[in-house]
Amino acid sequence: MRVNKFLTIYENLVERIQSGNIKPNTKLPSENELVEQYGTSRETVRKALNLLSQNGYIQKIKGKGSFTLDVGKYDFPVSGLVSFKELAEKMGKPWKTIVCELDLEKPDPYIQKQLNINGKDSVWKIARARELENERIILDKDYVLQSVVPTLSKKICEGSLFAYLEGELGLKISFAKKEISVDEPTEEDYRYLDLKDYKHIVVVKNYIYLEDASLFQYTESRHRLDKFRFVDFARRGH
Amino acid sequence: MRVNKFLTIYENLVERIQSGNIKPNTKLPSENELVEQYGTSRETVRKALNLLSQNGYIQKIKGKGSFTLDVGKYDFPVSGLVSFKELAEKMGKPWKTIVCELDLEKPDPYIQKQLNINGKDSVWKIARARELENERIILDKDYVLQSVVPTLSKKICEGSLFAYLEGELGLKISFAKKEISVDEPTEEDYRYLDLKDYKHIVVVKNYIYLEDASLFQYTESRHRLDKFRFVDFARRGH
DNA sequence: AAGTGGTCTAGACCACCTT
DNA sequence: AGGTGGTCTAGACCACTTA
Repeated sequence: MRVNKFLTIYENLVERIQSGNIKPNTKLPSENELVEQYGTSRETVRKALNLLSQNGYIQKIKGKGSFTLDVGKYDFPVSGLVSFKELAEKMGKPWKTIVCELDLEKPDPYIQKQLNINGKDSVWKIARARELENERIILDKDYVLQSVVPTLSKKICEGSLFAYLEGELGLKISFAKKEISVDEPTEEDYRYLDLKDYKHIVVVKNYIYLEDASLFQYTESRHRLDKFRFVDFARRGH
Repeated sequence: MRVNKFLTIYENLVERIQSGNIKPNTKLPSENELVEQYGTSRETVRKALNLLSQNGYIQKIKGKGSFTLDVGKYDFPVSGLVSFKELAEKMGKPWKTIVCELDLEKPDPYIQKQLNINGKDSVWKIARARELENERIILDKDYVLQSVVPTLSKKICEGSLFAYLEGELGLKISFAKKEISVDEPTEEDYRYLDLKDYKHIVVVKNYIYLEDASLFQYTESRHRLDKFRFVDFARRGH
């Protein structure tokens, strides 16, 4: 075994749930049974089950067992950190990315503040319009520290920036803070998007951190009102 | 000790971080040191630290230690499940709740679908306008299964519905699914809110589940555009 | 009473970082 | 080499549910 036991158990169970092999609202094998099935210890099984619980796959009930939840309704999971490319593919819709801007620049004061840097650091600015069903409905503006990402190309930006950062550069993205609000469109929004007559735009600000807790990217996703949707799963308490 | 060890350790550390006793971006004691300080085992300490990590208080780095994050920017944590009352109090602003409607009724087809019931079940409908700084900016419409909550009063709705459900009735709320979108205002919105000239409204749909994974409440929070804000903290991967 | 999940322990080995 | 967090184990006791 090279990989994590609890992760492989988790992935195996996710697979079985998503494929319908284990049906919604049915009882999973008990922890002790899973211990035997996977030939491991109970704490390891419990680690896998807690992951399933956190991610909304199952509900654990003391004295009764673990039950699968109806996970079918997650048709647009913006929850967590998901790139546009992953998302569009999951929805199976035709999509296109248009790279509007790609520049290395000294950031303006607002971006300096968002990234918590001073004017000396260079920043990549990427502006990309996202086209779904022949309408440009999302404008993604990324600001990436050049000290972390030395080189970038139009080709990379047309694909998945995330895949490049994690795959090619080996960066490990650890967590993100997200803020959703509504604002008035800027000139840029009108220029790059098919905004129709909408007088407002949904703004999602993303602050993205690496494994060492350093902030390295600020992204502003600007969504046309009627096409915006955000889904979240939250457990209460602790 | 009556209570959970790992929870008391967690709460103790949260307290120390939020009070500034432990400053942002500093190193916590190592796990082994915490084992000694709290007189417990390492797995228990790790359970507390993992909770801190999940909730955005610390970042754990292999080989180096656990470091506090700058948690100061969480001034409006709608993330997770938080009631309006808890929120308003946290912000320290004057707020008021106006109960617009309180009825026991047979739900219309849309609500039946949301709650996954048929027309025979009775449902409490509660409509409440939330007033902040003399403007009614949020309309909360709650639909609660009468089979779970037999009685309700105007007085209860003026306070915190959550506090009543969890405190008085002893219901245990386990998790919720949330969906954010933008829609056009209804007549109801115009009647109960100070909508100004805004032609759209932010809609947050909440599906709230009990410990046994049964859906018992559907809530629609309708926010005036300019006052809407949603903050989320998300860890990547697993 | 038997089965279930929740908590806790003491110890082990590993991978990573620092010195 | 020593310290750190990450994983895993085998066993224990508890609280809750069901029969």
